[in-house]
Amino acid sequence: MTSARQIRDLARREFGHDSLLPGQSEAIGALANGEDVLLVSPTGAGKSLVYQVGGLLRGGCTIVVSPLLALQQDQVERIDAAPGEARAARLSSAEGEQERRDALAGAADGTIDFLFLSPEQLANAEVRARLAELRPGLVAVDEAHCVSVWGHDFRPDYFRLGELVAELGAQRIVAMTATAAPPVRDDIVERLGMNNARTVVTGFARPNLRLDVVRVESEDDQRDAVRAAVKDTDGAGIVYCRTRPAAEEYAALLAEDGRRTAVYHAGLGHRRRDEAYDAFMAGEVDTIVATSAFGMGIDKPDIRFVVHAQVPESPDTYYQEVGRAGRDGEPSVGTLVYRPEDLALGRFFSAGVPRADDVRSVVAAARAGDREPGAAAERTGLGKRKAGRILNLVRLVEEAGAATSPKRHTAAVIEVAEAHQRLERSRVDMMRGYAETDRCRAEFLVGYFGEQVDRCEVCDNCREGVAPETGGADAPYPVQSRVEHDEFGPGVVTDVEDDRLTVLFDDVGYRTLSLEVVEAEGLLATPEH
DNA sequence: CGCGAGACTAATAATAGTCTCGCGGTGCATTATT
Repeated sequence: MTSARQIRDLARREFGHDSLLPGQSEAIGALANGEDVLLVSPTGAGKSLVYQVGGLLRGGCTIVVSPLLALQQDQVERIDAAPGEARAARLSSAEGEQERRDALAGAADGTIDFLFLSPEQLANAEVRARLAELRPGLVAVDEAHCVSVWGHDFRPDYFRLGELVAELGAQRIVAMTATAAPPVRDDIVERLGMNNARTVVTGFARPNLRLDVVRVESEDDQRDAVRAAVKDTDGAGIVYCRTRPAAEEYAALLAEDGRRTAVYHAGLGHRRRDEAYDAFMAGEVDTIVATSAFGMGIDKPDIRFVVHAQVPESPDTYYQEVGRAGRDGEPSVGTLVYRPEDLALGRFFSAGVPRADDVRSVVAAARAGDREPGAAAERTGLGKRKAGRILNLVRLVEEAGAATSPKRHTAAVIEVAEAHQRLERSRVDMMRGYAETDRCRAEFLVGYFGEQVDRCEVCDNCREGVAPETGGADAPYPVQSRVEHDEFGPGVVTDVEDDRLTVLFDDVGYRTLSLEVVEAEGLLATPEH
């Protein structure tokens, strides 16, 4: 057993941390004692320390999988700058031939303790073989929600990260993320093949964050509402837009209003993006107008406001983006400017179900041995990306043992794609629920993640006195109570309104049910009944 | 799904209405040119 004291000493000596938060010591202790860990903890709460101390305790080189080259670089620099002896290196396409050789040699001879790379590097069989020889004591997956969110139609190597990691023969896995609702947590654990993972969740409540929703009908009102929301605030902030042109437009508009603004989206090229990021971090720019490209790894503590000019596609994304405000604990505002039509974009972005003909041909290709996107694309005449996505589903179905015949295989792939689309669309519905609820916004949002907080008393609904009291023990289905549905199985109530309630079902995700129908047909049972 | 651009339509002059089409987010790695 590793004692709490050993952990504390190592954290201080190697990384200069004088104290540990409860979640940190629990997670590190679990890793040291041979458990896999899923850590759900806000940015800035020291997730890195968990894999750092945990990795040193487990010994050997720790492999850290991280989605962005910039994040990897950042972590390498921090480890190298820490007071201890630990050293880190990055293995990516940005390193030259010699640097790559040095990094792998260093990892092998013990001079490199932490090696950072992307899932795409891990998809390279040669890299994988070299890493497996290291017998890594720990594999850490940072920003682990990507495992669940990406991979279906974007960065497909995220989809098979579990099998890639398995080939490394690592003794333990730690997955870390700031934001993961229960279905996402389950997905991460399953996709990464984690064993009896201990889940450590800390701090979903953000009491210093005031949540507001401004509902608008026309585009003109929408523009005015965004300008007003920004005008009312001091300090640094982010304005999130769903499209690049919208980001450009709002940046120009807010600049006219006298804000020092910068635009940030993936169409800009790395140089301009870096300039915008640096200016924002240095305080030369106080309002950054961005698409979802801006955010992961942003660790600016004094962001005072996050305005969403357009509603995002899920509460998962919304919580992540709005949560970038007020990391320093000072009062901050999150304003969602809500025009229902904008939800359509969320539905569009949710991955479509592939055509049966295409699935059939990819299934045939896979069964004939073409199991890589390039080969399958060539045989079927489909695009590499489309073929890759279907191949992922083909594998998934095989793992589930449903690939008994080509016909059954094809049908199962389509079923899986449809189920995934249903889940994504249920998230869009939940985002609508957040925007339209009368309940305390914080209560709703935190409830979505399966946690519970008291009414915030500062959001628009609480201020206006429309937020109903949370259903007490006398309510038929109080928030957070466990229920059992005839068709959907067991779940937890996450939201109750006058005429409907929302339940997070263990198997089928979020469902909003009509109270009237539920009562009339006796669909829901509570354990006491 | 919803929006805007541009083509088409109905009509015989210029323009208002209708229709179709394309577009919309995240980044790794790799490769061909400056």
